[in-house]
Amino acid sequence: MTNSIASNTLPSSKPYHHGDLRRQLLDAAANIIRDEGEAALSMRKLAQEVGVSRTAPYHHFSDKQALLCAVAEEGFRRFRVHVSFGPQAHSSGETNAALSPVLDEATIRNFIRNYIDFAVNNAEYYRLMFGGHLWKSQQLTASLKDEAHASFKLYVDQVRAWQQFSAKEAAVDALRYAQVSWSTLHGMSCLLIDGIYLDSAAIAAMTDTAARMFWQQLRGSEFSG
Amino acid sequence: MTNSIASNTLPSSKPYHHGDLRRQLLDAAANIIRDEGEAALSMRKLAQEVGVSRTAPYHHFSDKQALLCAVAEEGFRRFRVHVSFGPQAHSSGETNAALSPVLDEATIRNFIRNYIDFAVNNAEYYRLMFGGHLWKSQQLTASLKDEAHASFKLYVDQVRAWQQFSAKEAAVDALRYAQVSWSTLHGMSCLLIDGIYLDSAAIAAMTDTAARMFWQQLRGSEFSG
DNA sequence: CGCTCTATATAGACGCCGTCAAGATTGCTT
DNA sequence: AAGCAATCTTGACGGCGTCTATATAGAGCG
Repeated sequence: MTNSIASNTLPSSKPYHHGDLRRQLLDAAANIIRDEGEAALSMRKLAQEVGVSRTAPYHHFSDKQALLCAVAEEGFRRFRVHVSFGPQAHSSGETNAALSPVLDEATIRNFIRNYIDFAVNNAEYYRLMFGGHLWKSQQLTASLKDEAHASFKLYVDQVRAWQQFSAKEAAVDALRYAQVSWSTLHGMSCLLIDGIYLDSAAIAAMTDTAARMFWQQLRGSEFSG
Repeated sequence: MTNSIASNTLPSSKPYHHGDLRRQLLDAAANIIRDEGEAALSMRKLAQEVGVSRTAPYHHFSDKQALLCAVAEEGFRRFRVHVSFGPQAHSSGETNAALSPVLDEATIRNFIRNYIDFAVNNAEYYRLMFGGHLWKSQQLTASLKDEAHASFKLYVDQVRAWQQFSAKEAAVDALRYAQVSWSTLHGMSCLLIDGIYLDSAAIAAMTDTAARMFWQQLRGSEFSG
């Protein structure tokens, strides 16, 4: 996980033109959001953090909304790397065999764990990316919409790959399966992050249950009786 | 708790003491939230709506947060009625047989539809109840916490009842099942409300897929291969 | 070099916001 | 009738997003 980003250029007594402001605004905003949450981020504080006047950021972002969109956009990219969407392999904590000719429940379980892991360990980030704040008002950046939908499209592809590697014929439409299973992942993340019903101590048990659910549905056990 | 109160008493030129303010504040707040969303609700506007000075509401709610908690609390009660938790029967759109000795997939499907229906048709309300805003800051009212947890507990009971009515032995721990399936419902609601990945045109197909998923998992088809 | 043009940064102001403090008004209790 | 607590009011403070007008710096060109 490559966070931080050098930002080691300090050009003596600050010049009138900052030169690197957009980048630093994004980084500072991401830090504030990660540490204190989206609600704690104000344009004025952000500007002060970077060392410019209150209105300077408005030359790089038309809006506070636009800035948040840009931050969320980067979040989606990091998210994709962390969860490693798509049919390619990814080795994190345990052994992972996403490319192996046979698909087993452990692969699904691993994927789920990666998703939940990202959400819980980047709670405020996740909240920003998927929270209603950005999406409700129809003013989100086109690039953010693209970035977000790209993630989902990759997941649908992954589901298709799973279905191909599964022994049986696909019993469920890949899109429907992707929608419902993503809902499970997203809902679990939200409830965990907000601490509503789910306790982080039960993460392992819940992800295992979810994995079994996903797995059974993927194999389409229609003759279960 | 004496709710209702018609609020049809208009005693000529408004008296100094409002008499019914707390109730009217809650109603007005609920209306604003339902129509324009939580973000559009300000204490000042709310006070103006009801016809009192800006600070009058603070004599009935210590905080804006406290007021929102109270609104959300009522939301949970309405939610429970709409979804009709627990083992008792509920007849809405279709035929419902939650009390019938046999449990079929249609019962589950109906329940899911009720849940999603509430969320979509009371989007801003749902967002308030389950959104991170209230839950993140640890300052939520104890009564709200109770109310919310009561809903989940009822659902766990319902799951247990389902398992009892199911032909097989319970294959999954009821709590785990409740957690994961609620996650699915909640995630689907969020994604639908915020319009992130899910389209309301596909609600029926998605709920059906989810119902199948729930059903199969509930019956614990372990010998699916 | 000087000149203009444009991108960038700044201070000031406006109208919102949540909420604290002090004072006014009312109804209940004795 | 007196006192008291509940209720409502105006005033004020600091913070917010962001619009406007102004200042400065660098880039391209003669």
